[in-house]
Amino acid sequence: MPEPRVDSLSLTFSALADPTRRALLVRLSKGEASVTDLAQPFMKDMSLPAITKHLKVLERAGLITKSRDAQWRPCKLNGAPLKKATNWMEQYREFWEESLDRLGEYLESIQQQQKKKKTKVKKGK
Amino acid sequence: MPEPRVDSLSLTFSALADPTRRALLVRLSKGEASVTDLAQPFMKDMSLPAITKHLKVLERAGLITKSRDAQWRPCKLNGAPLKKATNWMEQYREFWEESLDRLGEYLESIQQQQKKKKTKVKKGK
DNA sequence: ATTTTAATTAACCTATAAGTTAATTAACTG
DNA sequence: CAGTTAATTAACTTATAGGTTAATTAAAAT
Repeated sequence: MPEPRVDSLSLTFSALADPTRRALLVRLSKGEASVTDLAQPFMKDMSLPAITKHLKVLERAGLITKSRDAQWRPCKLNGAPLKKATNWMEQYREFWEESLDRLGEYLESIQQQQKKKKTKVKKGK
Repeated sequence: MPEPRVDSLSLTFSALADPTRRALLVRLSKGEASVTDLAQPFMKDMSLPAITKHLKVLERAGLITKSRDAQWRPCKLNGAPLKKATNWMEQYREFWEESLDRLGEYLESIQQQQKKKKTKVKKGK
């Protein structure tokens, strides 16, 4: 096998960086579907070959697999790459929780101020 | 504000879809750093303007913020968009856990077979 | 006032992403 | 076998991503 020219995380994230492809994955999370099934909600916006291409991107990223059933190509979601992507993000959990902490602290400080006002000022406004 | 032409999830995922940018985020998770600090490990591979551009992409995605300190632009990681991205992925958790289940089942079935062999075959080989 | 340091902007190049229409392949159906 | 359905491939267009070098801005240091 020739070394892939882009790493798998990059493949995963760039596959996810398109709303049509994310919608296709959402649809596939409800169950297997053929290409025309998948394309149906998008046919107002784009052609069938466009969907074929999007599915190829998802397939190359390992996010779906295609099988064959007569002239249909049933597609199936594969969660494994999403697990890897989530694992990568986990290393930043503290950073988004930290900001929630800051929000918490802020809210507390607000409450403190409110208390001070209530005790200091005899008659409100 | 003019409506952004791409949704924020797409911005986040496409910002993450580049190994240089992911490395910049990893570096920033260790603490704030200026542009040249951040660029230093990459100067063998690319120019400073290239890093400036990568930082712009991260900034547009809300993954970092830049402040000013004399002629330096200290950059700081912002986890919020990663939280949103992780939340989106959560809806697929069952799909990657399911595959682990399948692996579990497979391993069990292998063990079953091993047991059968051990009891059935009197002499190995 | 001049020079150095930090960073960005401008102008440009090349590859590729995302779409199109038209043609093709492959399997089923009458 | 002729026709239909499902999907892909081919050929092409346009926009953008990611890089370059050279020029520019802005603050600090000499």
